[in-house]
Amino acid sequence: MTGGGDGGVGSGITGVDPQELWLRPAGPRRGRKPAFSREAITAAAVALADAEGLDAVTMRRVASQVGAGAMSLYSYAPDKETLLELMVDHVSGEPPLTTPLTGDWRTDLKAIACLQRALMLRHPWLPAALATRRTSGPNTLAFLERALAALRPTGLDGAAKLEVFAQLTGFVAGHVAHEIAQAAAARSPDRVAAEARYLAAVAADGHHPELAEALSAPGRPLDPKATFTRFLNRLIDGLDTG
Amino acid sequence: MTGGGDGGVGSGITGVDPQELWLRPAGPRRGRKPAFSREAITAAAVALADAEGLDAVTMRRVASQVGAGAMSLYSYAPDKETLLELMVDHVSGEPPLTTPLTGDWRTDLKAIACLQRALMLRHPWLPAALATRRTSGPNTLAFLERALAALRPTGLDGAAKLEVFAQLTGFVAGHVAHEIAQAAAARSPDRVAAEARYLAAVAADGHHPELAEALSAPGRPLDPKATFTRFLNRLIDGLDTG
DNA sequence: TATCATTCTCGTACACAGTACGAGAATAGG
DNA sequence: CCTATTCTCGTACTGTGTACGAGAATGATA
Repeated sequence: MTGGGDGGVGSGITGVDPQELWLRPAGPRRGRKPAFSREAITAAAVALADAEGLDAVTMRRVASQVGAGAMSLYSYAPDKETLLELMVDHVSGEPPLTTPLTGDWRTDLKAIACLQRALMLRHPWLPAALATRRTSGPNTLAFLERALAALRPTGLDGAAKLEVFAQLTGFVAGHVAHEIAQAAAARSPDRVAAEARYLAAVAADGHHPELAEALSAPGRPLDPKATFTRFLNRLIDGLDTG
Repeated sequence: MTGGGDGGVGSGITGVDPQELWLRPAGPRRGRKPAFSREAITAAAVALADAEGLDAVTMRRVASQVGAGAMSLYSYAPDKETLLELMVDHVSGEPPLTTPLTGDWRTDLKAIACLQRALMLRHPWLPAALATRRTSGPNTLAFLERALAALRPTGLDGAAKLEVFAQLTGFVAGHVAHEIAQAAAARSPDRVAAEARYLAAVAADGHHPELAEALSAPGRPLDPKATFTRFLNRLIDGLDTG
């Protein structure tokens, strides 16, 4: 096979198993040396998404950000989907998982949820990225491991613990997505005013009495953090060991 | 203005307010008659998404499905984003909202959640579509109106009721997305086996004892419907009027 | 009826996406 | 040195959303 690059910095591009991506700590040491690194590429993609949103993450832009040609990225990830998975796992490594667990699973679970929320607020594209994708990189798995450890005192069986964690993550993602949307809306008052005007018009037709009343209520600020913890407490306190 | 079509079957394309879309029951009655209808186009897009997923919904494919040229769609919706909103609102009109409320807000809320779940199972693209979008079409608002009515006995104020509904919808979307992903995974056993093999390998390294144990547990089927109602009950019963 | 503004239809075209292909450069083992 | 291997990246193809604008159909007006 002369010319033609289907290799991939030991990325396991050709693997039958998609998970093979996460294995292979270092590929063989022959041939030309890699000019970049999966780490750097992923970091650049994350920075781009942080700054301009997920849609800004295109192969060409990531490549130019890192000083590479667009096609060079394919030596480090088989396709864009994989790059997104790398991004998710990358940021999942940010939160420090060093604090010891308290042993009270509700407390520990809440702490984990707060870590997740902070992470998603720092990377607003995360909820959207998680909605579609299922990632099993090392950092993601470390997070999962931590959650399972926190749930140990519940005595739930494996599948149930996994369910609870998935549910919790989904909840946090949903809430933060909502938070972000509201924050973004607050930065464009025109939209808000237009929406309010429209809803008022709908409510005025008499067919939506409840909506009319809900909108006429005094609009207090409604602190997102407080709302989050309130719902979180309700959700977690509502869980039982049965 | 001769030639050039920035009109739109009374769709309010030029509107400053995005919501203007939902107003305008019928546009002016001058000029050439529309050959299609927003309804038909939306229905075609929904059918396409149902059959082949959200990614299959491209302007060209929707157009050809309905027998139109691609660009004709822009007379009925200003852009693809709007078409997606139309799709969401379209399917939101499916569930019958005629059953009277019981007066017990927990029961009523659970019924609403079940309606939502059924809807999302019938249209598997809905969770993903809802994750990004905020829609305020008539059917969506009817749904919201119903939820607010159900929440009336709680005595919560408007903003709080809206929060609860958003949270509930997010929960259902998250759960159904998970359900769908699992069902899809079950249809491709290769992936599952590969993932299982990979996770087993990770668990075997000794750094993930909890994961190892969770995976070694006996794998029972875990009925999705039952899991859904279980979590739903916990979430709703956990809510209080305070 | 003839005119005309209006409204819709849709072929063409453009910018940009992901990425297949493959030639050339760099490296390590023989 | 040679040669197999690995990475780099220009070119090019397909497919996307959609701007543009010419042409067809329609209702109002004279």
